Amino acid sequence: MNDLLALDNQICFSLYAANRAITARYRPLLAELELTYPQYLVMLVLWERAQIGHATRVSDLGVRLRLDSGTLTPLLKRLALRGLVRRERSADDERVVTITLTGQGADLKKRAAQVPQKLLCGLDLAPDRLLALRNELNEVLQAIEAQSKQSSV
Amino acid sequence: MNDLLALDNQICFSLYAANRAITARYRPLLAELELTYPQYLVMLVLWERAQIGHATRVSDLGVRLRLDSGTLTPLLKRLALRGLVRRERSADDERVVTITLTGQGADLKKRAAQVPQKLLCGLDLAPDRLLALRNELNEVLQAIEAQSKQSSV
DNA sequence: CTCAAGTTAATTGTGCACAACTTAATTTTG
DNA sequence: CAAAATTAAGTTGTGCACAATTAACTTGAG
Repeated sequence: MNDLLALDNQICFSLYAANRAITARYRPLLAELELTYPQYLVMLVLWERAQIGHATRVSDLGVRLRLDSGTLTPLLKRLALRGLVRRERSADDERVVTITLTGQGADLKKRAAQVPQKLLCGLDLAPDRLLALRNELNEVLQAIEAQSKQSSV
Repeated sequence: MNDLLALDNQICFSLYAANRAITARYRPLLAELELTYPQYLVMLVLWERAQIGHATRVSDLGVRLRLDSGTLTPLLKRLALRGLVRRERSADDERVVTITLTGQGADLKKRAAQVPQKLLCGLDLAPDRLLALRNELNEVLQAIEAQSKQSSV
């Protein structure tokens, strides 16, 4: 027996399986908006930033969502094709591409507002436990990112 | 402000980001074994089952890892190509494909045994907190799967 | 026994993730 | 200022995930 191998399996597999299970739960709800889960996350960031009047660059989305341009560029092209966002090269720095919500993209927020309740409804989990879980996950994320930063110095 | 939308973002995004961060942490360790993370999970199941003398079918892996044949078939073909497993159609039921470890596949377990310690080393997180997190995640997974079962009846 | 219903993998197609590389623009520095 | 370094996004290729479909086989009701 190799307890560590088994324990490790459990922790990281739990994260992997829980993540996919939650995402699967989102899928039918987001399908009504014709969004995938990563597209939904991008829209959440854009809706958030539109409130405070920020222009959003591809790299801003990358920092917030921990995704690189290889993932974001094709995703944003699909959102643009659907008329939810505009992709424009910045005038002051031609390397930068700015992402802006279209009217249609901004409007979608109203329908998306229904998603969270629908997701939690029927799920037998107390809100405060989810909050505690979120805090734990964020601390794990921070610990990992701290380690990455350290090893890269 | 839409607190629920923001809160929901945080919880599910935390899961999504933490999962990818952990997987990224595994990547260089598993690269030494020339395994991806999902391939590593499959090997863990096979190593576990080999101990107790079980034949493993594709669908067994699917149940354990919550993955379907669309994911497993090409993954298993790659493992077979590397000589780590054998894929054989069962004689009694020609629909069934049995997965067996080769000698090389079984041997890889020795090297993989180093992975868990290496992953945790340098990570500033107490083992009991990870254990608590694992339990929380498993309960979330159970709650979601219970809901799915219910809605499909 | 027969055929409809169910089971098991495989296939096909879409959309992430991410590594490695490229291109172009900009900044730093000798 | 010009060469070198850096930065931002895009491109290419591999490997998951998963929906939808297909094919092969098994089983069970009539």
